[in-house]
Amino acid sequence: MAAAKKNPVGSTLAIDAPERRRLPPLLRRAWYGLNQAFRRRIAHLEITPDQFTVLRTLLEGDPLGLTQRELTQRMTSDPNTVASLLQRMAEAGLVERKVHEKDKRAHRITLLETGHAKYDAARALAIELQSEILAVVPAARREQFLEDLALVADACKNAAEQSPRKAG
Amino acid sequence: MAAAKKNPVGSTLAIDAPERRRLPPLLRRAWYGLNQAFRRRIAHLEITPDQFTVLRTLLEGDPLGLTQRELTQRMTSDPNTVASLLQRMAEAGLVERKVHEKDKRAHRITLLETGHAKYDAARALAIELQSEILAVVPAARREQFLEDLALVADACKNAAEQSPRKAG
DNA sequence: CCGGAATAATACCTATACGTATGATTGTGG
DNA sequence: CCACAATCATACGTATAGGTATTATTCCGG
Repeated sequence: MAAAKKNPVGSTLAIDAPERRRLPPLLRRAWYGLNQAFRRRIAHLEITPDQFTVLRTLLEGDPLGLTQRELTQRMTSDPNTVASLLQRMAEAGLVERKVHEKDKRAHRITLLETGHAKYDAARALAIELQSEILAVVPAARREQFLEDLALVADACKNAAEQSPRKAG
Repeated sequence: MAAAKKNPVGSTLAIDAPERRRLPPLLRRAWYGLNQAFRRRIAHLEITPDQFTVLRTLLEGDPLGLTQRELTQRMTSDPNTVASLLQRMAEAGLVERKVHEKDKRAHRITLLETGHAKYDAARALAIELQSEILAVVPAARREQFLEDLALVADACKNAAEQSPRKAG
């Protein structure tokens, strides 16, 4: 392996050699870049990318409103994070939290007018940004790329769920 | 567009229709999943994924040590984040911060023994995880996928840099 | 119908991400 | 050589990620 690192030509590079394309650094660059670009472009709406994700997920979910648990799963997020996210969004008048009629432990989260309006405004910017970025992948390969990215995303999620917090 | 949303068959879906594969949610799932899996797998080493990234970047950089600025750029991170990250890592004895000989404003960051050892241990787990995940993409398409992901990552980074914080 | 396991949120804590402001230097044109 | 713009890092504040523990309910087997 050490030899491979010193002699990239004509031998096998280590799977994590800097000369190679490595999944983790690429995902990091892509995600942080995308997030930062979007955050800056919607800053004037006074919502964050994560708050936009909440708004979108709510709109695409049950019209009666999702519970925090459901929201957490659909967003691939964490119960703690979602709780504090929703607290800020409720204070900002974007969403409403009501106790679930059938389960007093749970909350039903519904979208408010302000939230919907901000979503619409941010959505246009999101679409524009996504188009700009996907444009760098030749159209012929674009669908295949997204398909493979979906496979990778699922594999990552599975890996996380199968990596226990303590002993494993 | 609204009509398209209601009639997915035989008409054009909105670019952000839930039925479509959308870049932002996919990147979110992939990045958070990967990060969470890795964080859990290296928890026993008492380092975080971001700290691992610092260690890797230092090792792959100038043996004399990088400045925080250089580290920030190579990690696609932020000066503030890197400063606090390094403060914790210095306290933990993973890296050392010295004032730069030629520029008293800057710091040279170098790797310490403990840091190198933890890197080696974490690297093995990182390689294993990456292999597990990439295995879900058919081998024949794997290189092309990484190639395209690199294009997307660069586009995201560019988009971020070209999206000013205030007026633009 | 009751007691313990499972579940939905929350509280609390540490690590990041990153916007804004500031201090310390360096580099530069005049 | 000096006033000033640019640059490196830090201080401070808010938002998010997520581990652990706790509370309030619900569910389930006996």
